[in-house]
Order: sequence, then C-alpha cells, then structure tokens
Amino acid sequence: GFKTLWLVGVDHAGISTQLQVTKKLLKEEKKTRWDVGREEFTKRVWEWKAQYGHEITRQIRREGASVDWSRERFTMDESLSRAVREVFVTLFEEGWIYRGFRIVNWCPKDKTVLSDLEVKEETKKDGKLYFLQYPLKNSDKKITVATTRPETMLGDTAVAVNPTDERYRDLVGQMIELPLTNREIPIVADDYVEAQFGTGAVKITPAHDPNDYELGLRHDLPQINIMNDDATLNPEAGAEFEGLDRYIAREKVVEKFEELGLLEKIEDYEIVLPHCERCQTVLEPLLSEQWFVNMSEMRDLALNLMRTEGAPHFSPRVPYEKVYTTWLENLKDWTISRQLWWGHQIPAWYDAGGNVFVARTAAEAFDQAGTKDLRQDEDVLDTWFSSALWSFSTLGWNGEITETEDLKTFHPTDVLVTGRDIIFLWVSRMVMLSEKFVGEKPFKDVIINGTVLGKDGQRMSKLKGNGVNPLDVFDKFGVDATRMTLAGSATGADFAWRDEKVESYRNFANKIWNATRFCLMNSEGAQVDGASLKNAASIADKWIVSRLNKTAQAVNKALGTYQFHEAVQLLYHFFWDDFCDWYIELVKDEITGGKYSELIEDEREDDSLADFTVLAKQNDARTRIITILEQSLRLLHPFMPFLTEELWQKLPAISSNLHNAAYKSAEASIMLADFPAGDSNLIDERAEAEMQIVIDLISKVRNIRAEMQIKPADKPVIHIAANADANRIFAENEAQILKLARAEGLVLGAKLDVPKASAKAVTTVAEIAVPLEGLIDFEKEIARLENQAGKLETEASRLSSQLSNANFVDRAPAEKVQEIRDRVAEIETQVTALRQNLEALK
RNA sequence: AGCCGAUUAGCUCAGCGGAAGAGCGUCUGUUUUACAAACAGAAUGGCAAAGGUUCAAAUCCUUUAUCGGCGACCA
Repeated sequence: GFKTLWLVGVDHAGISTQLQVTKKLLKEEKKTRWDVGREEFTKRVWEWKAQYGHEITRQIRREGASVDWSRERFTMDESLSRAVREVFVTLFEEGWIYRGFRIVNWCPKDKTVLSDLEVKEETKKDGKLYFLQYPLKNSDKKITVATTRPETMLGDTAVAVNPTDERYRDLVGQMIELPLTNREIPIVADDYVEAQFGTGAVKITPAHDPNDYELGLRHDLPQINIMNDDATLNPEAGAEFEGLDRYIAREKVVEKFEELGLLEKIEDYEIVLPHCERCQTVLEPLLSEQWFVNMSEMRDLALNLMRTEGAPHFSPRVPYEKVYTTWLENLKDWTISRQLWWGHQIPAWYDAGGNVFVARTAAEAFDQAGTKDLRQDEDVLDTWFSSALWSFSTLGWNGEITETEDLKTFHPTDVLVTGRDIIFLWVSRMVMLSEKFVGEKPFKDVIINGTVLGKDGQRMSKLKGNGVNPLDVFDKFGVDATRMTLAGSATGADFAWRDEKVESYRNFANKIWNATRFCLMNSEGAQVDGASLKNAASIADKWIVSRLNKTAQAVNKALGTYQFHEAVQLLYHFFWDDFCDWYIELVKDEITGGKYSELIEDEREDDSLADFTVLAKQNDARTRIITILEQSLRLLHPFMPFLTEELWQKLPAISSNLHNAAYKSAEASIMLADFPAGDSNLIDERAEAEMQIVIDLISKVRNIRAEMQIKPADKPVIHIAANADANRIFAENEAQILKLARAEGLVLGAKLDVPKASAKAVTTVAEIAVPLEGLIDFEKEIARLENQAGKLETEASRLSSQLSNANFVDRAPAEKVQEIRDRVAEIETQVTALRQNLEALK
C-alpha cells in the first residue's frame, strides 16, 4: 500500500573497465589504446559494456529483487552526465574545485593518478634499507643517509637533519657533492627529521615523496622529476640512467655506490608499499598537475548533518557512525582527475596560453575565451564523482532540470544498502553533494552489510581462488535458500561462507513445500478465510493462531530495525517447529478425516445431521490450517519470493480479493497481499500456556519411550496425577496426546496408582507414569530419575542461594523475586515426587 | 598514530544486564500414508584471561592476550 521505489543501476567503473578493454585489445589485436585513438577506444568500451555490463543486473534479476527496471540508470547516461558537468562547473565557480601541482599517487601501469582511497597499502617483508654515503664538498667527511628507494637519489635536492641533532649541527648549511650527478645539494635543518631514526640524516627528493615535497617548499628547494609516466627514468636522471625501469635503475645506483665505495651497508627491512587497488602495481609518488576538490566545506556539510540530525543513521550504528565521522574529520582534498579515456571528460578548455575555461559546453567555453582555438582537458573525472550524485541525478536532477515528480516523491530516499568498503568512497560523498546541490540528505538510513568471506574465513579473492559464485549457489540450492542464508546472517557482521548453511535453508524450503502439499491434499471444502482465525475453538487452534500473530508482530519489529536475521530465525522456527512439528501433527486426524472417515462412510447414505456436523467441523479445520499457511507464506514472501508465490497460487480460493485494497483490480499475486502485521487480539497467552502443558506432557512421554526403548508399535497407557485444571486440559486434548505419544489410554487422577514396574517423569504441573510390566530395567529407571532430580536440584540450590541473599530480595524488582520464589516452589514439588518414586524403587 | 571490531557447544554463528541458544556435525531409535533433504529422543559450554561495577554480568567498565578491519610519510 505504500509508494516505494527500488532504483537500481551501475556506475561506469572507469579504471577497471578501461583495464579490461585495454587487455582485450592487446590480446586480440596487439594494440594499445594510443594505437587506436581516443574515439575508437571509447567506442570499444561501449561495445564491451553492451556485452558484459548487464552481468550485474542479470544477477539482481535472478535474485528476485523487486526493482523498478524502467528506472534503471547508468552514470554515463546523458542526463546523469549533464548533472556531472553542472556540478563540476558550479564547484569550480564557487572555488571548491581547483587545479594544482601536488604529489599524487601514480599508477605506472594504468598511467593515471589515483585518489588516496584507491591506494592499497601492502607490507613487503623482504624490503631493504640502503645506507648511502654522500661526500661533503671541500671535506673528507661523508654523511650517511638511509633509503628504501636508492634510485630516487638522482632527484635529491638536499639532505635534512634535525636542528637539535648535535652530530650534524656543524654540517648544516654546508654543501654535498651528490654522487652520480654533477649537482651540489645543501644540508638543511628541519623538525620533520627524527634524530633517532636511521642515521638521523634524510635525503630529500621533493618531486618523489610527499614529505620531501613539503619540506622542499619550506626550504625553497628545487623539484627534480626524474621519472616518466611508466616509471622509467627520464633525462633528468642522467644519460646513464635514462630509459631504465625504476627497479633496474635501483640496482644500478646501488652498484655504482658500491664501486665508489660509498655503499655503507644494506639491511633487511620490512616496508609498507602503496599498490594500485585495481592492478596491484606498486605506485609511485609523483609531482603532477591535477584537479582537486577542496573538502573543507564539503566535510562540514556532512558533519553538521550528523551533529544536528544524526543522519544518516547507520545500521549497525556501532562502529560505522564513528568510522564515518572520524574519516570526515581528517579529510584531505580529493583528487578527481584521472588520466583515462573512459568516463566524464573534464569540462575545462585551455587556450594556447594555457588559460583555463571551465564551462558546461564547448560553446560556452568558446564564448568565455572569445576564440574557438581551445583544447579540452584530456582527463576524465573519478568515477565516484558521478556516483556521488546518484541519489538525485537518477531521479532526474541535472542542473537544467532541478525539480521532478520523482525527486519530490522519493528524495531523500529511505535507505541505502551497501558495504563498508565504500562508506568513504561513496556514502560520504553522496551525503556531501546531495546536501550541497539539493539541500537535503540523500538517504535517511544506511545499512552496512557484512562481507561474505570465503570458506577459509578469508576475504574472497581471485588470487586465493576462494570465491563463491552466487549463480552456482542459485543453481545448486535455489535462490530462495540463498536469500535466506544472506538475510539470516547478522546485519553488518562478516561471515564465512558455508554450503551447509544454504543447504539447511534448502531443506527449509523443502519443508514448506511438503507442508503445503499436505494441506492441499486435504483442502477439499476449504478456503483462505481470515475469519477462521478469530473463531478458533480448541486449545491447539488458539495456540497456533496466537503464535502466528506473535511471530508476525516480532517479524515486523525486526524488519523495522533492519534485524533481518532475527526475522529469518522467527519465521524458520515458527514454521518448522510450531506449525509443522506440532500444529500439523495435532490436527492431522481432524484435517485428513481419519477421525471421522468411518463415520462419514457409514452415514453417507442418509443426510443425517451428524454427517453435516462432522463435515462442517472438518471444513472449518481445513480452512483454518490453509489460512494459517497462507499468512505464513505472506510473512515468508520477502525472503523466499519464488517458492511462496508458487505455493500461494495453488491455495484454494486464491484471488485478488486477498490483495491490499490498492491492488484489488490486479492479477492475483502474493506480492500484492498485505504483509501481516499481527493482531494483538489474537494473541492468547492462556492458550499458549495451556498448550505448553500438553506439549511438555507429550515430550516427557516420548522421552520415556526413547530411553526405555519402547517399540514404536507398543502403545502403553499413560497415568497422570495433576490438579483439576491440568487434568481438564489433558482430557480436552486426549486424542492428540494419545496420537503423538503413541499411547492407547489416559488415566487421569489426583494421585498415581501404578505398578512398581513403571517409568516416571514430572512436568511443572503433572506426575507421569508409564507402566511397563516386565520390560522395565530398574537400574536404568533409577538413573533416569536421579538425573532428572539432579538437574532440578542444581537449579533449585542456585535460586535458593539468591533468595537467601538479603540484598537481592531487597533490591531486585519484586516481580523478579516472586518469579524465583514460584520457580523454587515448582521445583520442590517436582523433586519431592521424583524422590518418592526413587524410594519406591529401592 | 592510532581508532574500531571479534574471541560463546566439534564447526559456522546468534544472544549483549535477570534460568546458556540455533544450524550443521555427533550418538540412539524409526520406511508413523506431507516431508529420510525427514521424524522422535540424547550428549556436548570454566561465554579468551584477570580485575572491577551491580542484588544480579556472556552481556557494562578497566587491563592483558590472540585474530581481523580501517587508518598512519617514520626516511
């Protein structure tokens, strides 16, 4: 009955996609992207996308997701691209976007810059630390620096020491003759250097290290870039090194130092290296001119939203709210340009003089520049820049159009379901840009799913080969079972994949199928009818109706707080334990006619009143069980859509009359029926308590049967001693007790009167005895009774000690104290009975 | 320059202030006409360790250990 929208779509995954097509091009045609050119290359990417891009949405369809496919979007759709240009230009005009030289993360393989979030730090255990000696000018002295990247010494423009370091104080201001180059570089003093680390002297390479860059600015040092974009050395490195790969150059530099007698030592050293998240290549910090977003105001938009509204609300709140806020607080500027061809080309144009014109279209840029002799920036934007606009760009906002019916209806959206790895990359940026451009949050809630780990408990990865393909799981166990498995894992918690888990939900699906089959086999004269739940007469009927409604309420509550796993557990146990194992068995005779069939056969000839009464009773029972089943299917439907729809359609008298009022005219489907809310008026605590008494009795008798090895075919008489109330309940349910306990008679009374050769048990309200004639093994029976008594006594002594604690009695809530007193009394009665029985046996 | 998690039955995990739970596995029975992918019954826990708070702690606090995630320029 609510207006809802699940909008699905995909981003263009700039780097990954370009990488795929680049590989394909190289493999099939032995060409690089430059060989085919920008236009042809992007054409190939669109072709690739057409072929493979639907894989994800195909999987989502197969999952049975309730998506509005008519609104599917792609980040490079025309309107979404228009939005990207609009946002870029606006931010530039307002001074939030700028272009500048910075040390950036450079991937020499993909030949593009990466944002800090796309960098994966990995520890290299077999790294080396090289100690190089630099000779001082006009002196025999040398100063030793330690480095993990000796080749960068070719770009050194200083050596720095700590100003308080006594060892080097005299050297500050002196010059060094930098080996392998003909350059002289100064020794400078800076607080950045830690005297205790390494030799206390640091080589400074401003063009190849972020810290050195900063230090270089402070001391006005030259920046010498010695590398090409593929991490080979350029002419600045000297003729001897030009063209060499960075690692070859490293070896060569070390060799040369050794020849010169300037290599002091090499130590083993564990080093942390930045890698490209996509292609795993070791990144190179490089001085480069890029586009950036200044995040200081953006950050405040997001932080204020959290401070004032607590939005977005994360589930689970711990730890993600803090993770999110802490990250925002320490936010640095965002590098948004990428040296790729696949993506949104930056709407900036340059004239011959290098002046920049940022505009929504080329025409606008020409107007600004007063000339058409402009060249558009070749770079594209970070994919996440367009994804950041997703919440509103997909609903029609593109700068030109800023108000749409969809935006009014669906924005802010209710919930974003995502993984923790993109909280910074995506979630935070959507919040910032939505606040900035539509003036409201993109979503109220964010659900962070756990990560599904491989069978080995490790993150899935192609390298480890521990991945699980969902499509294979669908084929093997069914989509519904897979959905139950995923929904059944706690929100936000990681879990190791186990086929066994899906298998158990596959079994559950099978259970639902079989239970429905049973109901349908006995559905003649029945129909789905809500009224049948309101006029339940027997204890068993009232009990199951109560359990159903209680479950429905609890499921609704769990879903309201995104506790999907709790809803799954509730439904699993209600359906399997309560409905199948107890209710179906309790009413089986009534439903199948077993109890009445003879009667009906006999009286079929004449239309006697008895015949009608019996048939009417049977139809009532059938209608009731079908109705309970129908409600259960509705509750299960969001989790197991395929199975429940299939079975629901088979139920008697199914029609669109069962739909929510809004959909009465539509074709009958469980999807359009109301989700049961649970009716408090149908919750009957008394019936549940009374049914529990019957269940306890049956369980105890079954326990005796199993432990005393009574053959299934043997049907004993059950003797029960209980008060009048309990005996009334047993009498009312005699038929069910006899059937489920496989007994042939019930003897009810206030006291037991049975032969010594009887097996005994106690429940909270009754003493039970099953006479076994010659079959009983007294030793075994004594052990059984001792065991029962022992357990109860342990519990009683623990509770008694609580009661004897004055503090507990005084300070705990009175009802808690009373509860424990009642329980102790209950146990004492049971133990007394068991002890008397034991005495009688000895 | 840390910040978070996690540690509960053989395994995978719920529970997060008032009697230790589930699924799988294990053991015993059972071709009971919805279901052997099932049914009935059973066994199995110093809730990581040590302190503390509380009438009451698996649950809250502190410290420690081990594992994991995110972050971090120590050359």
